[in-house]
Amino acid sequence: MDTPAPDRLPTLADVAARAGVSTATVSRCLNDPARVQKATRQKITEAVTALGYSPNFGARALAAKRTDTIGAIIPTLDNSIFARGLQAFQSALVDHGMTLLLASSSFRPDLEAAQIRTLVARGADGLMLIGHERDPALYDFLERQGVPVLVSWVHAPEQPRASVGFDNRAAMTAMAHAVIDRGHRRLATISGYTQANDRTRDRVAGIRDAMVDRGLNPGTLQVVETHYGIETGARAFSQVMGNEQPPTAVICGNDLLALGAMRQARRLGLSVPGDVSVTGFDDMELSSIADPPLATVRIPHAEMGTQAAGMLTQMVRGGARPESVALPCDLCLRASLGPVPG
Amino acid sequence: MDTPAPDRLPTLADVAARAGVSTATVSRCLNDPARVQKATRQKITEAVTALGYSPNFGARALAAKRTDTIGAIIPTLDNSIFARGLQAFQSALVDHGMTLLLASSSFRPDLEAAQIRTLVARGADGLMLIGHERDPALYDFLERQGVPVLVSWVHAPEQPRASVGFDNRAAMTAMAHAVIDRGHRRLATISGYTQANDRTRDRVAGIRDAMVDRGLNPGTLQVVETHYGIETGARAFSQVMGNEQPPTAVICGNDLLALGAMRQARRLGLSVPGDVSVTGFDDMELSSIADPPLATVRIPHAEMGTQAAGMLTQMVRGGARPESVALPCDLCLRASLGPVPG
DNA sequence: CTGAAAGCGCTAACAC
DNA sequence: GTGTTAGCGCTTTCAG
Repeated sequence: MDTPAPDRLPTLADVAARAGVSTATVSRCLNDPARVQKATRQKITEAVTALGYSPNFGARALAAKRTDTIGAIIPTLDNSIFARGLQAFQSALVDHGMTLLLASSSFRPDLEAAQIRTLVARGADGLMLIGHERDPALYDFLERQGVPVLVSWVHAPEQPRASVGFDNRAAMTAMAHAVIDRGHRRLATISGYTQANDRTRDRVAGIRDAMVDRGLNPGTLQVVETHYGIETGARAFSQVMGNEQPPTAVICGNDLLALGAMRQARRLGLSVPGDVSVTGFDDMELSSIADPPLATVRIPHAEMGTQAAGMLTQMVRGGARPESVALPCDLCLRASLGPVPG
Repeated sequence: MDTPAPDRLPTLADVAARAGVSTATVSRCLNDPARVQKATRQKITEAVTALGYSPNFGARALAAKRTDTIGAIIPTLDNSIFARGLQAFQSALVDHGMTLLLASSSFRPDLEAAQIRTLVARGADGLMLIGHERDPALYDFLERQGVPVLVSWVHAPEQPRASVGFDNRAAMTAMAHAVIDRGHRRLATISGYTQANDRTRDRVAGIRDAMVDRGLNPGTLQVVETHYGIETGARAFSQVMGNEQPPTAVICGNDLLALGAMRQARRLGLSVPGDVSVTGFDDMELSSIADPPLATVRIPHAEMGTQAAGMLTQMVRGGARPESVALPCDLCLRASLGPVPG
């Protein structure tokens, strides 16, 4: 019945031969079943199953000039900061028939640049990147290669590229308002590094905005920059609390930093929020069960990932140039933020 | 100076023409620079830069019959359980010149099967999967396609496929020994679903092993299965504590479940470990700063990811069939595990 | 609705 | 060390 299996994978031609049609018809049937007659379709389906046919990716990509693959480069997967949005991004991509190529940059612009080139060389039809700030040569490269880019984690409609994200600055301003309105005047922030990072910079700027709004001198804001992490947050907390005029509230640029700060407060014998208030940014799953529960800003991870997948799919398929999308953040005011002591 | 840019991306032929060499030489130079003379190499490099050449992925894949891409399918990125190992896996892949294609299964075998086929259709040279248990037809498919598989998160040398992971059963036995040796006799476990999941099943079996070792009746182990999560862990905890003979120690199959259990204990007014001990499995970054710090089993995420990347690269490049690798787990005995009350 | 055939851009023999 | 060239397997006009 079967032709004795040759020592190679079945090709379109094998399927065509077995189904008694041309390769063109098989190709159509596989890519858009509606374009072939039902009877033909059945014969082809039978042949595909019988032969265990699976299309050759390289050949398809070469002929079709697309891979149905989207690349994403995120700073790290080591904590849940970017992983959650990525989960939504990936599953939405699957829903759109796309596959995810993933790379990480470890927050290093040079590595990110290399990854961008790698993903393009690996056939990514489009790219999802975090934040706008990078060497313009990279954007030129992507434009020449015809690879559309969507930026996430920021909302910056003034930028020439589409983005889907939230207003880091405004979100942090809202949190800082909440802090100041509880009587705090001496403020510190533990921020992620602000170099080559528009998100962290915007968050610090957002605190200063709030201080100005409330008649405080933004020059008095104590700023410590460090890597995102629990340990680093703990060390930074010790540092700011060791100052001559220690803050009564420490506004952290991220939940990990804030959780580290709270742990360190406990070690130093300081009560949160009795002696010092601490706030975060992100609303990680565990922040609400911290002790005390962490006041933070909820980032719309899932929504951001889902929308990014949809927009990017549209961009690579339809050549669309969608408008930037702004997503709302929620203020989660929990017990780690209290009134100023005394 | 330049030929007026045609309305298409430069190809190998363009580079060859500009450099005054053949396409074969350019190809060699790009893939193995040592195989062309230095002078030739320089001319080619210059042409590549001037033209802004970037290789066409489909053509390369078609001709070379490989993509230098590895696929991975993990249950979810929504929490850090699998994300941390993936980070190590991805960066080690990059070090080996490979790129990561990522999919997720949401713990659903049917979705995982679909993803396996998708990743193969998208050109994955090899696949990293979590756990051994899946439809044998999938393994047949992969074998026919010549796509090697490496299984992670388990150590099961009796299986026909290579794996890199740890002995879930033995690791859990070690933890259960520690629990029993603190006087606990009434034990409960909150486990992930054990259907189609060799890891969760092994962990429960490990507890029973320990009970037998210490002369307890393994039939008395109270078992609740649920999804991994804080909320689900909390609910499961309420459930086991509502039994006639509530346990004095709740051994959780995962840190998220354990953190949820501890939160629920607080809500129920139970002291941990005063009234009931709780243990986890994973050692998430936040488990050590929980209150009380969570006793747990440390999984070698990074080592597992790094080794998996190396082994898979070897498998797809050299056709090697490496030995399974067993990695050690560490017992982290922290304050959430205390002596039996009374 | 289906078939014939021309490439897509690169790699890897093989020859020099 | 370098050039020539024959495919790789699929998609896509263009005819019929």
